Parts: sequence; structure tokens; C-alpha cells
Amino acid sequence: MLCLTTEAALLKALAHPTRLCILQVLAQEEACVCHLTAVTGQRQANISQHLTVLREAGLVQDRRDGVLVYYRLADPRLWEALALLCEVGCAACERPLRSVPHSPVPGCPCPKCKV
Amino acid sequence: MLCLTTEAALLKALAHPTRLCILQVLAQEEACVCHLTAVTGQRQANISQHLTVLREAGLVQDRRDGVLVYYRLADPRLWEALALLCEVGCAACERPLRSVPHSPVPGCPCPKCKV
DNA sequence: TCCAAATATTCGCTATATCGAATATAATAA
DNA sequence: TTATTATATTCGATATAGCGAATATTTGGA
Repeated sequence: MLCLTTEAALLKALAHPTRLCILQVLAQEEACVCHLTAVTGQRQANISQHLTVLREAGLVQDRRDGVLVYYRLADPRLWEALALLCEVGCAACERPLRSVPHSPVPGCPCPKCKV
Repeated sequence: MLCLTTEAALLKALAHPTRLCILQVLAQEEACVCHLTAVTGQRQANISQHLTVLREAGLVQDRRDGVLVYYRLADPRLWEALALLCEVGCAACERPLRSVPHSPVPGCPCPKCKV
């Protein structure tokens, strides 16, 4: 049997609604943790955990700017490839999987959300 | 937060080495359960369980021919889309994710393996 | 009808994922 | 240095996935 554990691990890292939401935001542009926290409505520790999963899977990269840590997609084509797979694999999915425009999130303290 | 639970469920159904192996075989041509069991080296009940996951996710369809049940991809483009995602998402993946030619498996009783 | 083979299902156990809460760490400013 | 804010980590509890074993179901043939 051909071993597809590496590919399965990649898919497992993708297989969570919150992580997909994070990737959807990052597909637009890089974002800091507090922004992702505000957008998703999840707790900060939870987002940090999900980001760790994504980072260890090699899907995102991060850079620190002062006290903020910005995350970005490791490969900008990721969301496009995901949208294609969802379109092919899933009749019930939003079709096509859409991108979300960046917009300031109330309550998010990051510079991109400060008016 | 945009709800991506449907997409996450699809990815979760894909996120297992044995299920990927099944899909890899089915990408070539339809196959019966006993063939998939022989190819993967897993137990019959286990393969049947994985096939149930794939079927309920809408990824495969089945047809009965006598005592045999043949499974096929619901969408023939699935493997191609998966290969693209793996290439984009994962530097460590086999690149590109290859297809496997059909070949008779010793010990498989299905007609396609009988010489 | 009875049996054998292919496939599906159920059950119980173990492993893993997820999450909240609490805490730790890092960077900047006072 | 101390305080504050953003982020990361750890821990414990709960939920879910995965698997083997046993059993049920389906089909065709004797």
C-alpha cells in the first residue's frame, strides 16, 4: 500500500471550520492574531492553538512586528486550490468558495482595524 | 464568522491515509471492496467503514453486481484536485501526487484480479 | 432450502482532537 | 523596573475518530 500519511496530515490540518476561516482571511492579506481572533469570534488561546496547527503543517508563516505577530499563507495559491477541491468534492459547499474582502473588525486593536 | 463546517467535513472525510489510498485506486477505475481490501492490506470491515465515510461525504458512489459491490469516484476530477492541493499545500508530499495503474492483486478474488 | 462468499454493521476499547481556563512569555511604554 | 498588551503554552476534561472482533446481511449456487 502506498503510504499517504503526509497528504492525510495536510488534509487533517485543513479539516476544521475555524482553521478554514483563518485561511480564508489570510488569503486576502496577512493578519495579526488579534484580528483573526476578532474575525472568528473565538478565544485568543484557541486561535493561537489553531495557528500552531497550521504553522506546523507548513501552511502559514508568521512574522513579528513589535508586539503583534502577523500570519500569512505560505503559498498564496492555497485558497484557490482549496476552492477547487471543495467545488469538485462537495455539492453542498459554497460554490465557489469565496474570498472575503478585508474590513475592520469592531473591537480589534490591530492597526489595520483602527480607523 | 463565515461558517465553513461543510467544507471542513469534506476535508475531514479525506484526511486519512487509507481513505486516500482508496481514492487513489478509484481514480484509475472502479473497484470492488475485496480489491480495495487487498490493495490496502487492511481488514475488510475496516475498508467497509472507510467506504461508508467516503460515501456519506458524497465522494464515492457504489453499484452492486451480484455479490460484489463496486465503488467509483463521484467526480472523476477529485484526484486531480487533491493532487493540486497537496502540491500547493505541502512541500513534503509526493509531487505530483501520482496515480497508480491498475494491476491484479494476489489474493484478491474479484474478476479484475483473476487471470 | 442450505451453504458459502462478499459486504455491512455494531460494540467496546484506545487514541487523538478540541476547548476553556489558567498561566507563561515577549515587547513596549511609563 | 514595573505595568500593560499581545501572543503562546500547558493542563485537564470532554468529545470524537479509528480499529479489531464479532455478527448480521445479501446474493448466488448446490
